[in-house]
Amino acid sequence: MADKARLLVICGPTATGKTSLSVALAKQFDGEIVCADSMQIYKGLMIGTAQVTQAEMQGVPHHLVGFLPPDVRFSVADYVKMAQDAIADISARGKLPIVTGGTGLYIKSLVEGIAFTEQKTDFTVRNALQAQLEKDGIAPLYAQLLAIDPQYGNTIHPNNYGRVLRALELYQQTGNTMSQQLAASRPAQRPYADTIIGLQYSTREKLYAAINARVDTMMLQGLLEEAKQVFVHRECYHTAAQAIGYKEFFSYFMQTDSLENCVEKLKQASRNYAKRQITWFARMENITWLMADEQKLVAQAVTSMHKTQGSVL
RNA sequence: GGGAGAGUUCCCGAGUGGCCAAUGGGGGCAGACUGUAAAUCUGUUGCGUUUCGCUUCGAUGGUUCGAAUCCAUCCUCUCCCA
Repeated sequence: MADKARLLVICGPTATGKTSLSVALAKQFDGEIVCADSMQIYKGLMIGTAQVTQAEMQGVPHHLVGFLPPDVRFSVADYVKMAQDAIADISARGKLPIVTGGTGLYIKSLVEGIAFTEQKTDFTVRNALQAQLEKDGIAPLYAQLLAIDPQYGNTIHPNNYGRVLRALELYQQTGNTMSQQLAASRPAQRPYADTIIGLQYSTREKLYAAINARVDTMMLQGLLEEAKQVFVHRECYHTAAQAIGYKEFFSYFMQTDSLENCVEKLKQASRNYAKRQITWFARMENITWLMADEQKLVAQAVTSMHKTQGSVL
């Protein structure tokens, strides 16, 4: 326990001010920030993913932000590995690592120290399964999953073909079932002495209003131009093409919908996304929730930091 | 002024005598989540004392054993001709 590295995590739904709080706390505790956002890691998606700007950084070092070419595929496993390295580096230099972001899967996997398998995705296996899905539908594939791993198969819905395929893919590639992988990947204890702060608004209405306002701001900052670039390259962007803030404009660029409608779709998609984030974080344990719309937010965060980390600071 | 059509649950929209509290989609709310995760998927959505009862399909009245569905009148809206 004594040799566990300190770690501060700031999570919560989009548009709650995670970025500015993280910078304030980094200055307070001599920290450096590690991004935990599946889209902000990409280059060229500055406005739409609300990446930190140089000005917002205020001299605080940031890691894993805008470093990846958008045509590169990325995964949780890649993320956890890179984040662990960044955290180790920051800790070694005596600084406090502050993980900030809204991607629940990434944060959970990092904080709980999930051990992913060594194997990289084998696209011959994945493509074969994909072809089978398109040919025969999901039913035979789901039946196959139930046969090899009924325990896991029963926990997922047959319609969720993404997960059905991945479970089969894992089995074909490694010989292990998803149930076995789930059990094997969970370490005995958490790898870090972590403090997790979650940001939320006091009401859902305020959250949604903040999201809508932020989309309007993004438009003024030139989101449309950025989206145009993504649109042009959409064929070679994989993970990045899924980001909210770009695909919503595709119909505008193809002249099948008005700009106004696309902006509304974007706001809508962002609100729906925020709800999914809330669901995710609500399930994570050990989160100290702070209200984004309250005063003295930084002071509250500092207090909860001292409470959990105590004399270490 | 004349003609045609439309008003359905939060929104769009199906339903054209009983199987209708009313298909479907959106939104809302809730949930799942281990290599696509800003992705993918699920449940729920009139009210209640919930194997049943009550109130709903622009309004009022009528026909009928029975109406969102048929008839009359009225209100509102859209389109066409003037």
